[in-house]
Amino acid sequence: MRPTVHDIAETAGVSLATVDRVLNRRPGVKAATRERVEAAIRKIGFVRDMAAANLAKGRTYPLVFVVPRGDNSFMEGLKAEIEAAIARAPQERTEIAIRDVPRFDGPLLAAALDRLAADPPAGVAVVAVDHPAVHAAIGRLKEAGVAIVTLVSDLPGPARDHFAGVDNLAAGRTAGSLMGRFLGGRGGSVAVVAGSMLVGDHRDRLEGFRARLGELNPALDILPVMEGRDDPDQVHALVADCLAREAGLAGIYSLGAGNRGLIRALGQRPDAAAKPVAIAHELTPHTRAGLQSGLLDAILNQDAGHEVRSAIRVLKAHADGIPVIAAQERIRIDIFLKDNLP
Amino acid sequence: MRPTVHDIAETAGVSLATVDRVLNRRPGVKAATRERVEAAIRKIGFVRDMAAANLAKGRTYPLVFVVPRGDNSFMEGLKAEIEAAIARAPQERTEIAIRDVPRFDGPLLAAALDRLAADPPAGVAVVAVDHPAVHAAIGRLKEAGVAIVTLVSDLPGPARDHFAGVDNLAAGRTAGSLMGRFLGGRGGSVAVVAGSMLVGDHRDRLEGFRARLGELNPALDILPVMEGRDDPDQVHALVADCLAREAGLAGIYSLGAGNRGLIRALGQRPDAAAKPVAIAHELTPHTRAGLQSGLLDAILNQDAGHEVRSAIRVLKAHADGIPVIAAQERIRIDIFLKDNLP
DNA sequence: CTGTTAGCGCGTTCAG
DNA sequence: CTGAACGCGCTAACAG
Repeated sequence: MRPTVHDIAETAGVSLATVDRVLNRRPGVKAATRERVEAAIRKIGFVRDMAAANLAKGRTYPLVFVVPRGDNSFMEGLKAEIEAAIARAPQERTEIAIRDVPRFDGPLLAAALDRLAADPPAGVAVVAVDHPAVHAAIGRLKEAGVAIVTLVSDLPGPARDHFAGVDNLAAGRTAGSLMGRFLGGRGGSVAVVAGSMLVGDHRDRLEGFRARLGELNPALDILPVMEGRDDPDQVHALVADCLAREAGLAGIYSLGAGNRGLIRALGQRPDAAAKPVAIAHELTPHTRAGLQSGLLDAILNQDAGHEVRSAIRVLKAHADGIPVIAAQERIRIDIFLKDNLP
Repeated sequence: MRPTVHDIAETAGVSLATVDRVLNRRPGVKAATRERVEAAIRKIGFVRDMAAANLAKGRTYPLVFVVPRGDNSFMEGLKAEIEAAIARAPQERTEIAIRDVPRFDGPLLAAALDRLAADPPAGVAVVAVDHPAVHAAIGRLKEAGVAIVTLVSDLPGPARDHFAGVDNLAAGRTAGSLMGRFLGGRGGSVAVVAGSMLVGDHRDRLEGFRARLGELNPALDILPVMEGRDDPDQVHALVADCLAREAGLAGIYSLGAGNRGLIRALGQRPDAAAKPVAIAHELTPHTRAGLQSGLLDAILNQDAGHEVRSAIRVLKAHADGIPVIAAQERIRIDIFLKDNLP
């Protein structure tokens, strides 16, 4: 049988209450007594049964997910995963709430975070926007003892406890490698469509892509980046125009959302034009169809379900001050071809 | 507050013991009473607190992992992940044991499984070998009420409850796609190294690879498969020989283990020979180094840690008769390039 | 067939 | 500063 608090009490020669005070770092124990108890804990190799502790405490973990109000398929998928987690909440002792905020708006996001401080939850997962106000608001929440995880979009710094998302610089490099390899020695130009250069993930992906593709195939002409605002119609217009203009377009990399527009434009390209190698991000119903039809050649993906489940595990663990399985919380850069679609 | 067994008892007008009998499908309850209790459960929306139940039962889940005695890096990694799970066992209420069996030997594996029946654990995870005796042994374990998960290597059929591993046909197709795309229009021959055509995973990978590469690039000459027995030295000899013999070798696909030998042979190839596009399976210290040095072009991987954790979750859930999060238990076919290595 | 009662391992009163 | 006693939600004897 595993050692219990009773065993600690016995070997340390104290009562259960004292053991409990030591375990929960509460005041009211003489230093000498505390030391005796800690020695006993180490000696018998006690590990606390969190399930029993939570039962006794009647504890639940109030968690809040702060996500951008947005229409793109990836964010919809993310929200669906949060809803799924809400459905599981009773068994996982969590109480999860979603807060919508306008997208790409630092001050409003910061205000939303500050509003949480009125009734601070155990943890907050937030799709971050890189803005000083957000930084500050996260710092304040942390001060209030709230565990913080950035989700999908990071905001590096000591304020947040963890980032549940992918390394976007590496993702861009991966896209660059695939583009370079798929093009073989072919020359020509390569177009890049981003959402907005104001968000860190997009900047990182672009940087990684340019660097790697330049290394691999210096002869290629990487065109100036087009900003489609993650909007299918804008992306469609930009890509259609580009296809018409650039006769020798060899490849196109879409590092943001709005890929519905990209796929539509690729499908409607003039018959004369050879299909460029096309690489996009995030597996959605649209990009999946594009991959299957051959209009897209590869999709880089981050698993939204994994990100949400990971954020919850990390927030709970952090609230309890216990470690996580690092490998389990690493979010992969998934590469999907037609052949390994889930 | 969530409804509890007391609430059920009250609304159904019965005692706790009766509620418990109904919840655990134990005999000794009149059909009418049972129906009343079930109605009450539905009415108040009761969901049982597994943590509390397990605490009361003092339940632990005895699990056994049956894995091939083997020296290759992948299996070593798998065992390391099982050891890690053993270290976590106390907090997860599991008691995990490892059983080593000779590799590629159906009858001995079956015998090992039969030995488990003497003291049947709650669940068994087994790296399966496709053999009638194994099928039968798994069936017997299942009869004894043991939950069964096949690990890494499947053995399809109704006997096992779940497969924690990748779709190897799709993995082979993915390798074929990458090979075809990386080769561009280039012609020449492509070599394939397998471990043994006796194991299902290797057969599936080969079949998928051949089919997909044939579709994509019918001009390529896919050479007869070489069997390296997953042994680095044998693989080295085979590949070195092939490199010397085949002047126009454009690509090489290693679908089994022993990749240390492959990498060594590639590194020692005659200066005249262009490096063939090389794709291998499983991320190990050796294949990682090969990818980083550029001798390998891509690695397909199955995450052993994920497989082990997933197997444990599924076995526990199955032992309790509760559902799992399907998406969480799908093992991905990871594609690693130099750029997205973890 | 059904009910009563005493715990599982831990946290929390409330007295000493 | 320390200890005894009770309860969290559920299960498991043991009675009836």
